[in-house]
Amino acid sequence: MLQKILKILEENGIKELRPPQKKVLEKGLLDKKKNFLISIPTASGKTLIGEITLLNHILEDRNKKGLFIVPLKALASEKYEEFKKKYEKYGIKVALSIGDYDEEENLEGYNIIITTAEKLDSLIRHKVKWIKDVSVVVIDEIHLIGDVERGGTLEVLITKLKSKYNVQIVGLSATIGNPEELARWLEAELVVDDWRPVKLKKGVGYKDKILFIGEDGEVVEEYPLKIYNNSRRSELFNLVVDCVLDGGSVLIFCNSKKSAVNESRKLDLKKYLSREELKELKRIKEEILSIFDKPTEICKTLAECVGRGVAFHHAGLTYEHRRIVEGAFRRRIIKVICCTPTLSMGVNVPCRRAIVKDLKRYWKGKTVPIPKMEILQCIGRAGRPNLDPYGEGIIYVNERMNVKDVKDYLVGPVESIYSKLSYPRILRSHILSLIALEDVKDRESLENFIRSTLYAHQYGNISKILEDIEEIIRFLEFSRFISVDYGDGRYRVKMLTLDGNGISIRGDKDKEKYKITPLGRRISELYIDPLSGKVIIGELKKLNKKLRMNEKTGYLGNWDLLDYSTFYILYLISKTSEMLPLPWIRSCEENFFFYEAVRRDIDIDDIESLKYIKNAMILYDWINEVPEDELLEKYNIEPGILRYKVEQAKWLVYATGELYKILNIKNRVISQALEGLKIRIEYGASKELIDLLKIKHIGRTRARKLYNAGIKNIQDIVDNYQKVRSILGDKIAKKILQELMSSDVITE
DNA sequence: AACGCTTTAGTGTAGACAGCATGTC
DNA sequence: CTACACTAAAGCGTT
Repeated sequence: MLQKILKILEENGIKELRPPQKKVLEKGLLDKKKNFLISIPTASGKTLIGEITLLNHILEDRNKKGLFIVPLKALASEKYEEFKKKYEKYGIKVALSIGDYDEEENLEGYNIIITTAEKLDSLIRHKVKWIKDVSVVVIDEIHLIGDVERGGTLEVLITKLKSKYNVQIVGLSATIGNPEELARWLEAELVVDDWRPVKLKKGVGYKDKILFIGEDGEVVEEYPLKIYNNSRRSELFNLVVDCVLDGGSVLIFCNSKKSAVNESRKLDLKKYLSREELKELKRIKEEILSIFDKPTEICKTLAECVGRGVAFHHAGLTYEHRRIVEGAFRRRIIKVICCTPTLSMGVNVPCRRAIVKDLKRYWKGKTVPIPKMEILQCIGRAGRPNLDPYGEGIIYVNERMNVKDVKDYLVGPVESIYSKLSYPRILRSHILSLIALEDVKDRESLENFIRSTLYAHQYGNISKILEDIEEIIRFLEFSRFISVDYGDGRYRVKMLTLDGNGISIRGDKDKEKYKITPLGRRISELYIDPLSGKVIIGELKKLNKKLRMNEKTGYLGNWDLLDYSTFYILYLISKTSEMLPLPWIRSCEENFFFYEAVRRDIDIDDIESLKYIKNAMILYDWINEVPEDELLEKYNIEPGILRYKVEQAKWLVYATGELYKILNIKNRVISQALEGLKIRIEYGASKELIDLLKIKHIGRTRARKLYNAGIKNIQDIVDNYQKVRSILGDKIAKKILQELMSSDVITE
């Protein structure tokens, strides 16, 4: 088998395995019963180890499947393209299954499926049949199990894989402090190695010099920096120019979007660039400006910087922006990117010199030290294979910091990772899912499951988390997402009678049994936080009540009820945890949003409630065709954030619609509002275009063109076909007509 | 009055997974 | 939101 695999690799240009890869094979990677935890640096060939593992299973039995789990959708797409190119010619079928894209409705016939932890979890929740054919799961960046927001999902997923399915698990990890502990939990062979394809020099940067530091923390080289004149006096200017003049490229990691933009504005490399380079930069500049019809502020700023050979990169940029920047940087046209950690985790963007500018970051009301693991990930980006003799990872220090403290970031042990299973939002969702899948039926199976998690493995004592779970169970029960049998053989969807003090009377806790309700099942499948489910349901009922009340008293006055409901639904999805983080309210905006809330009869308790209103208004303007640049300026948000909000809203409106179907609310206005919203959010267009938007080949722009010409629906198109032709052109008009004929919409 | 330095008050804070069913400019 | 960095404006002294 090994020979067969090596031959395939060779045909794909891999002549020799790298030391860590050999090491893993020697330790028995091809033994399908053996789990592995492999902790080696980025870019040292981790992916290939995963590929070898997958090939090992699939080449032997084409009916088997291997999963490759990655943390980002962008990475999934990247790997998908790569694997497809490499392995499809051998008849191995590669599929991509991520949130917004599915290769096929049915993944039955595929061998390698590239997915995210959340998507796989969702697939399991939907009880896909092919799971039984999976014989190997490779988990990239498995150390993310220690991530507060997403680690819990990964942990539950791995626990399920370990206990319920008979698969080989291969975890690929960055350097962590406690690999042994993680390996023990995984029941995996541990392989740790620090081999890198390009040598990495670590150092501390001052104003005028770099101190390179050896593995023992001693200064091994003092590298003086030439002082280049720079009118804007960026502290990092010398550090940057020094590298660029030597044919290198630089990544500067910042702790905020603002500081990334600022740094990139301060740097001007124009006078160090050739005529050809400047010409190419100008072309890219134009490309950036043409993403929107009217460039937004951030586009202009980015374009301006790019003209000087520098770019910034953060979540405020749209994916198009980011791709342009990444591409130009890889092609060595853009010399410097000032970025937030987006780039440290994301796609492959190596550089010569990686500079870390900040060691602290704002988080939940405090400035906290950035974990060493993350700093090392940033620094690890240095060293482009075949381009750089070595990479340089540099922490920049200013007057307030002292070199000694900084050294600890570069040498010595890294933080250990710890289970974040107890993070309530994630836990809530998974407890519900476990009950839905009948993995947890009663107290005993619940405790058994928890005992097999990393949490239990690390903390031993699970009584603390069981207390949290107890609270979650009561919440799920109270929300009627599960029904409980207290030991008398009867499942109840309601808590037992309360005594005078409001404490429920029930039987022996240990005899409790749990069952999912239809509502709970749907929430689990929709993959929303049960708490969000409760909020959505509660608010839908409230809206229904308002509308009913209005029928009697007319207290909503002149409001168009459909429009009122539409806004209310946007408001209600703004209250869910999936919509976090909410936009910031500036003090000058407070009155505006408060007025808006009062006007719409929505209760305001605190500043948090105003954020819901702001979030809802952003979405409301979006669906009412407010031009993007105007909208962004009005609410002081960035294009990337708007896109993200719209994406979230799309999903949540769908979920709201699904929950509405299950609930026993029958309200024509609400149904209509929900139906309309699905389309309006997707296309960002107002309701009069909906009829047109439902037609294939007609989007926001074409619909608006037609509408303004008086063509408002399907019938109009048929009746005025010549006019449609003149507006949209012959080809498109023909397509549309064909579509209408075939889809049987017209009865003529 | 123009300039430059220091103090102070105000402001804003990283990223990105999940449903479902097909084709925007 | 238990901190912090950054910035614009204000304060103050000098030429």
